[in-house]
Amino acid sequence: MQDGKTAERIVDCADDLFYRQGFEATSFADIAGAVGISRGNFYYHFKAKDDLLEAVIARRMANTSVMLRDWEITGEDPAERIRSFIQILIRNRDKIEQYGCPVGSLSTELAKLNHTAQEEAARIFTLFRVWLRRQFEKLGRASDADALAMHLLVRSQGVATLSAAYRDPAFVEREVVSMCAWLADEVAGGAAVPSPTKPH
Amino acid sequence: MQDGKTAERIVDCADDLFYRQGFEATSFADIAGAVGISRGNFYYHFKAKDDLLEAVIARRMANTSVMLRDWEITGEDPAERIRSFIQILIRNRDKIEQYGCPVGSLSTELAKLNHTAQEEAARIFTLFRVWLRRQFEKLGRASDADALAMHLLVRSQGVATLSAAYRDPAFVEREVVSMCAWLADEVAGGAAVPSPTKPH
DNA sequence: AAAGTTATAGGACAATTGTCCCAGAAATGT
DNA sequence: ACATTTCTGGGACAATTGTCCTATAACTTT
Repeated sequence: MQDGKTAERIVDCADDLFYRQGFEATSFADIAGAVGISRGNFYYHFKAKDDLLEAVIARRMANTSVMLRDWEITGEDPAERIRSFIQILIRNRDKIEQYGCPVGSLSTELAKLNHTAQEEAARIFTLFRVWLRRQFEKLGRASDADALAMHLLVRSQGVATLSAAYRDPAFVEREVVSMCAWLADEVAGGAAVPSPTKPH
Repeated sequence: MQDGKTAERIVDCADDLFYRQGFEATSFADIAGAVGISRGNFYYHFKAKDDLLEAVIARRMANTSVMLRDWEITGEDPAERIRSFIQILIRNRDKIEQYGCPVGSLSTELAKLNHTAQEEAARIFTLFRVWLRRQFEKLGRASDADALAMHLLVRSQGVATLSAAYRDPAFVEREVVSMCAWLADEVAGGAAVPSPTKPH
């Protein structure tokens, strides 16, 4: 059972192709070609395309968890950790400009397809959401931590979408600066905002 | 040449299906079935799928223009007009929850497919962008009108994506309230803020 | 070296894809 | 009533889709 090598390579390539081309638009032939194996061999490792999709989502979940844990360790304080999140937009700028956000675009595509894995894909958002929430709690914003976390998710998703639409590198830069400024204001502000953004 | 009837019905159905299923995931058979014509007949009206896509985009552009002109007429003042924009999220809440934003999701899909019509699709964003910019200019925010317009586009795109991911009706409501509150702040603020976008 | 397990390539499969062609029907103009 | 244009349905086309099957190659374990 050490097909780990091949199975892993398949998931690797599928992950990349699903991001760059979309799930539906990526065929087994595409993946097989990228991995360098025959199309038939495929079904030894994954008996259906949906199984492969689930493996890809699981892989993204794992990768995301590792990344968040990394930020937790590297970041000196919560505000700096949150900035790590904001700056994915810069780090992955080129790819986002070409293909949008991997989490958002997959989630939206699966929603359209009425695919059962849609909820699974949305859990990657939740990983970020919970992590961000905890950072805001540590900043003394326990009462509206979730709203603040969602605000950042909303803005990064919007930036990703519009970045892919306009392909304007300067735009992402400006938005990141603006988000960091917002963060500084919020942190400085201290008390919870009266504004309605205050769920659970 | 009064195939206008059929051709229009085709574009109508294609528009709807491209939104609900995605461009790539929608086949001619799907559209033909929805319209109630034969698959073969199709090529009399549109000689290729890409032609149909362009017609759909043109239709969306036209519809958007009409809508914006309508808001221009109906809205008493710029702030109220901008609120009309924000509240599309409420008006189309159910559809957005199921399929995301039609503009954003199409643009992202076409970006992934490296489709030539991607730029065309992005022009729908520009329609909103220019319109919003003009409203902010009328509010005396000429210096950062574009940044404010983009801020609203970013947030509504993000809300649409996360709404489709979580399918939480209350979330959209909260975000709309928050965006309106931001607008009131900006309007009340008067002078241009140092950091272009400063929600809160 | 033999036996057994695991992995791979290649091809077959029905179904569906976008595209094209053509015989007529329907409408239009004379 | 006739001729011409405009439209439509049905089917054929090659290519591609996801899926499945089988013979064999590549390993392990004896």
